[in-house]
Amino acid sequence: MSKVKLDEIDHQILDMLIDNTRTPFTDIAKKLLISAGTVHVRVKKMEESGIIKGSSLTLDYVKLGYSFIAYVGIFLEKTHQTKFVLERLSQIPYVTVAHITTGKFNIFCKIRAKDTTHAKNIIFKIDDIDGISRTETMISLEESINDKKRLMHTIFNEL
Amino acid sequence: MSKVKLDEIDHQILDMLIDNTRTPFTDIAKKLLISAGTVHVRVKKMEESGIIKGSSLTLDYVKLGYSFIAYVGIFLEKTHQTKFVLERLSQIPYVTVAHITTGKFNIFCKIRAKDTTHAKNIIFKIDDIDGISRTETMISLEESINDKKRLMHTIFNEL
DNA sequence: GGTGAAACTTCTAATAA
DNA sequence: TTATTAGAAGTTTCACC
Repeated sequence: MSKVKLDEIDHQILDMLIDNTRTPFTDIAKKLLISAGTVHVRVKKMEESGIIKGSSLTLDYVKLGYSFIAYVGIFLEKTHQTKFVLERLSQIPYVTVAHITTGKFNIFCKIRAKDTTHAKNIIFKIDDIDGISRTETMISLEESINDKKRLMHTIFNEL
Repeated sequence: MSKVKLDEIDHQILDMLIDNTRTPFTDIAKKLLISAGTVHVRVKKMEESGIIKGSSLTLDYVKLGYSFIAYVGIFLEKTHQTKFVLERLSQIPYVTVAHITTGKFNIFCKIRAKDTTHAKNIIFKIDDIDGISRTETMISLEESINDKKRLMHTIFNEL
């Protein structure tokens, strides 16, 4: 769980792979003036140490028919029900993110749905979970920023 | 921007690549009993049509020293300031997501920070943006669910 | 649309430095 | 740790279904 030491080379490798996981190691090697074998070894190490947890495609959800996003704040009857409620939430695939939070809500989650009708069904399903006293929904009218890469590039240039 | 038609083969290709973007096309071909060339052509088409927007690594933020997550609800003085405020937010790399929302807040964003001190600085910077009257912060104590892949697998099995 | 094979590129592991 | 190298593996194109 602790922090892992990465040097400048590692950062630059990640910086290139962040934008395109299929960037050939030979290209990375050329740019960083090291051998492809070294890139390979370093990537493998970062995978083993858990820094690199995996890779994923960025898909266009709208084109897949899922254009609805909402955030749902959850109020629990008792906080000791948190674990149970989270387990139930994780059984709903349309709940893509959930956090235990301080502040207004006890749990805070994000849902992706096809449309308002679909979203309504999902929210009703959430409302039905035992231990939840009330929910508050914020509907996204527009996802204006969604950019983890910007943060990553910032982190990798912090050295 | 409209929906794109994908057949069962496309879905299965995406379903495999979602979990590992470096899954060899030869492996996918073997599993789906088609040729590697076909996989290649189909992936290329999905890239061209915009269904596949890109690929990215999933990194362990905690190991990178960024263990703090908070959601910040923003109240604007006037809604016509939305665009300006979003532009300012997008200049802060620690703001990784922002939505225009209905409900309690006008804008809703997510921040990633190193620690509470760092987060405080970011939130102060947000508070300072012209047009923002007030913000409300929810600190994540634990990110319990973060799983787009589950949704994707559900979508790809809907046919 | 798809295939299969050829040509080309990349990966990977072993060896050596 | 890193570089080199060579064989294995993967990608990509294209003539032909």
